[in-house]
Amino acid sequence: MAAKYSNQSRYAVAVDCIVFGYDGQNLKILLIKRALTPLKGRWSLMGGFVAKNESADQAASRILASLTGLTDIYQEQFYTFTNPDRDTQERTVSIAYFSLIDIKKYREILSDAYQAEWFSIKDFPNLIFDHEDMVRMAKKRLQYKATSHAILFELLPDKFTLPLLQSLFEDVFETGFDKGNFSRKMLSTGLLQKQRDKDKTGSKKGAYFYKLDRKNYQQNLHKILKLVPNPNNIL
Amino acid sequence: MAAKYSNQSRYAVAVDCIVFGYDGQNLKILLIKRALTPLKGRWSLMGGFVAKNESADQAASRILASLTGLTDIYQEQFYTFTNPDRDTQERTVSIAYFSLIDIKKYREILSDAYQAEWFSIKDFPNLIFDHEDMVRMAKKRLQYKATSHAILFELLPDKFTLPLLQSLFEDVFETGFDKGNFSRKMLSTGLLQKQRDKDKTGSKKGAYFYKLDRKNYQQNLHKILKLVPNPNNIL
DNA sequence: TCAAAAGTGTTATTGGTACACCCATGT
DNA sequence: ACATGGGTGTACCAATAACACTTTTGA
Repeated sequence: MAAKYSNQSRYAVAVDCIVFGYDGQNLKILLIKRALTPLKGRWSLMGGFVAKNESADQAASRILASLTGLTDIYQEQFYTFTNPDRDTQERTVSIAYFSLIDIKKYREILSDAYQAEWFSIKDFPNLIFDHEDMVRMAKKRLQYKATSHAILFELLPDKFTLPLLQSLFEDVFETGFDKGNFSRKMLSTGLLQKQRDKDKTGSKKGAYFYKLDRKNYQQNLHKILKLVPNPNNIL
Repeated sequence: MAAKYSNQSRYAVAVDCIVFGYDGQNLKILLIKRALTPLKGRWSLMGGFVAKNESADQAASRILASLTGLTDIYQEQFYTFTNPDRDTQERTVSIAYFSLIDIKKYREILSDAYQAEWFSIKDFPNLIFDHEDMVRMAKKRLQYKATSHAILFELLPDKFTLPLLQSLFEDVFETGFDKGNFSRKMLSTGLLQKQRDKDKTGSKKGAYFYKLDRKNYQQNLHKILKLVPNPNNIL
């Protein structure tokens, strides 16, 4: 390769992942105990450096896979943090991603190496560097995106009920929705396929399971819907 | 400062700016003739490296100011480009911003040093590296954001008419809008202050000037509006 | 039989769209 | 007087929100 740019600084380039999960009760994030100095042992986001031969997207996938064993996960770059002194060790630029995973697909197997743990988004330990800013911003982005795009399904198992979907929305937006309007709205997207069986754990009557119509879903992901009433009141 | 991270690569970190302007006819972008090797003399986006003591936001502002002489410009980080071979000279991560400026505020004075020129977004020369991808993505982001946020005003002079605002929207979204509905929609935002005087250049009757209610505007910038009919048909 | 949760129905209101119409004025 | 673009009025339709109602079934 030819000469390099002269008189320019070069910085470490990392990715950090905010991994969202949902357990049927609370929106959660996955945190690890940092393995690197400085601040070894402190809680932090899962992250790592971008290797020579990969893009940031690839690095984010690799890192997420090494933590959870999962591939093909919804992941989205949302902001790059560049404050000169954000990392106390040396100047590091961090490209932040958020991921949505079905918490039940998460295997404990690999996580032990990282001492990973799920925390409620409303109550998690202090994080290193600017990671708390990252979490705050990721949550805002998730809310913003989810008002108009059908992405929250990524947090649920293959089969889920409408009441479960609604509690997920309510937890993400920290508010309550009318169940009648909610179910009509969701069904009107045409993304849901009603199953024959019911989930009887939540009530005596039982709630029908639904599955995502995956094909339809992929085609409609970019579409702007209106999934949440009065977004300006709650965001 | 303590030790650095060992065994990690470090890359050049740059910002690139997509500068949008509107001249009353066409949505335009500002391009420069590259001053650096490699590819010196080829058309490119305005960009530069992030200096040791500044954030990417600061770098973007500095670079935009050095090109246009303008400060306090609407600017938004929208994506970070990290393909390993995107820069042929050496590995460089580029944090991309888009800016919206009133094209008439732009001074030619400083631009001469950069051989800057305005081009229609629909017809501009080939650009270096992945800069064409950047422009494409910036345009999409601009459209996406402008469907629900009142940011296009940043492209207009202090005083503007509703017909001018409408042509701007029509040019950004490459479609036509009903003038009655458009004007009602815009006025209903409460962001516009009607002036006493008219612009008589466009017609015999003349169209009233409006100004932005700046205070109201700053407060409402984050709000989700619906400024464009049937966004899914046009995006 | 009753409590609790799922699911359906009903209605008033809003807001969007299309399109017709009136207005002002320079030529 | 009339063509041209600016601006207003209106009627229909679809989407929304609020809330009442019915269904199912385990305890």
